[in-house]
Amino acid sequence: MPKALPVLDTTAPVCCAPLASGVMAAGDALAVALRLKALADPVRVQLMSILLAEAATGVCTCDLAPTVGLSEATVSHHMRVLREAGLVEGTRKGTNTWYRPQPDALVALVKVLDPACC
Amino acid sequence: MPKALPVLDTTAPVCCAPLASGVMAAGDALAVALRLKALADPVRVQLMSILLAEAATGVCTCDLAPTVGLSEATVSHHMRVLREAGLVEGTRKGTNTWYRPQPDALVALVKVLDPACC
DNA sequence: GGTCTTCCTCGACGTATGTCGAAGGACGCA
DNA sequence: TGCGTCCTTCGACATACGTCGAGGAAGACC
Repeated sequence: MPKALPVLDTTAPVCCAPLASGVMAAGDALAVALRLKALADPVRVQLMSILLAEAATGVCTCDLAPTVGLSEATVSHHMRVLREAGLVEGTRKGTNTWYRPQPDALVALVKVLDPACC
Repeated sequence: MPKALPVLDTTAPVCCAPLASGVMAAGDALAVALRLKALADPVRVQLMSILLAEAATGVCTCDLAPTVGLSEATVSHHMRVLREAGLVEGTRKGTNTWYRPQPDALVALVKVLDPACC
């Protein structure tokens, strides 16, 4: 980790040649790794699955915190990580914040990783 | 991170219902997150792309270290992480260790993530 | 046997990350 | 205007992670 601090726009879906199509440039590898890092936590994996399951209605923080058994502050932190990775979108409605998944970003990430398809 | 230390067999391809098929159990989420964590580093992403590009011949550590610009000790550490995640396989041949990618593990991971396919 | 190469492991270091409680908005409602 | 709810941000703490140099194993080669 003692490496240059990456200042990248991670909200857009990752976009570069697939992993298996040749040796990846360091910059592209960083972009992919930043998205993966956003998902590389059991809590965030679970949060994503909840959001995908409830994609139609959206979910608010107050529902998420009890479900994963963590404080609201911690859930808020995780949601921010997912939001900054472009994997979810949060909109404030009244006092509540409603989160929705962004499947496009997930699909883009999958496409880069998949050695078989594409 | 101050959470129970997971002692799981991560060498086998991840295997559970896809992310989008419903709320994921904490255990499954942990299994997925452990595999993702193995890939959630720019160096390891690059290493995987190198291995996939040279899958036919295999690559030894002495080639990898200069390519990514890190010490052999560090590369060895990263390869161990990838090996423990089941993403690569290393076999010793004489003084050299030859690494090969395990695309099956990658495909299994992709299948869990992909909200579209499956 | 002695030496060289290749690789892994160990110990140490600085940084990043996950977690919480407490404090600070932003909004709805009376 | 004041109060309550929901959410985020802040500060602090413990742990995990990435990196390296140094020190070994396991073979190849003389």
